[in-house]
Amino acid sequence: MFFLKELPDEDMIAGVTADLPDVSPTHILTVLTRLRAASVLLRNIEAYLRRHGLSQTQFLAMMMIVREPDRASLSAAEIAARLDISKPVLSKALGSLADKGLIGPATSQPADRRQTQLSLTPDGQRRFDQLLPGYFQQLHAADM
Amino acid sequence: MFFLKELPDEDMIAGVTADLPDVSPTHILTVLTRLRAASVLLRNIEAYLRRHGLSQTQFLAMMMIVREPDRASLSAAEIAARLDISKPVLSKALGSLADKGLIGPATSQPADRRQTQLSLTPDGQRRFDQLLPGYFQQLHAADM
DNA sequence: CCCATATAGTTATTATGCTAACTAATTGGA
DNA sequence: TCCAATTAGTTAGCATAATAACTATATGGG
Repeated sequence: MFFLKELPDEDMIAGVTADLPDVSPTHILTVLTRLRAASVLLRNIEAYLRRHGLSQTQFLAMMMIVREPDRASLSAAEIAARLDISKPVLSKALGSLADKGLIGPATSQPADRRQTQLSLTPDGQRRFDQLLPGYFQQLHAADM
Repeated sequence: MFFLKELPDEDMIAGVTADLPDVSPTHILTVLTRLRAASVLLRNIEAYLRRHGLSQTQFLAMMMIVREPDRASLSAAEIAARLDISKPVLSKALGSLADKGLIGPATSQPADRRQTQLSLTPDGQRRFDQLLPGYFQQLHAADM
């Protein structure tokens, strides 16, 4: 997250980057502005999901299962490949979702006993469906 | 941070937001694209600073002191007002910087004994000056 | 003057991220 | 066939974020 409240002005950037000829202060300021807007949006999304008892990672993990076109379940490794987070973080997030009863093992399991196919429970699907419109509203209302 | 590797396509967004008439799929996709680019950039910046032994918050706290036009020191409360982080997080970040010898109490202290004016040590100023060009390079090279 | 209130900063607790190292199961090449 | 290497997932330990609650100091209205 990018916490800087007041961005530097172009003159300040120009002063600092005077010996970096290929760095354009105007471009830097654009990037900083978007970085700040993205961080504020992410905080809003996290707060929205938190109010409903989920972290963003938990929500996105559910989304990956829901989004899969021709299947109703995914393994942890498949979810990890679609998200960009480390294995232990995903492991904890999935454990949390299972504790809440929002995901569970799918009815049909693969032969490979290292992995478990995971699907949303009816409760999980309901919760996800409830949260999705608000999630898109947050994205829609973002100042970017 | 926003971890989704593959963004949904517009049709998928349109399907989900069909009953949200004011939400434009094109706009949502733009926001998601920028959110993802911002997250990748933030990870790169954090990795860059981490390689040099600082967190982003520690680096930005130093920047706030350096950036102050007419003074060489700030109190923790003044730094907190310029960054957008909670007091305990700032407290720990400043403690870390002091442990590393990069900041220290300023020579002149205010009468109010609750607060301490903090300034960069010569070592801290040198470290900051070394890191700043690379920091702007990261911003410059960002895909946004 | 003095106590209620506000402000500066720290400590305690919780959640989430990371890397490294671990166990268990599978696979593949000599 | 069998053991080395790979893959799935978890555990351990650390850093950083948050909120709530704490101590210490300062301020201001009666």
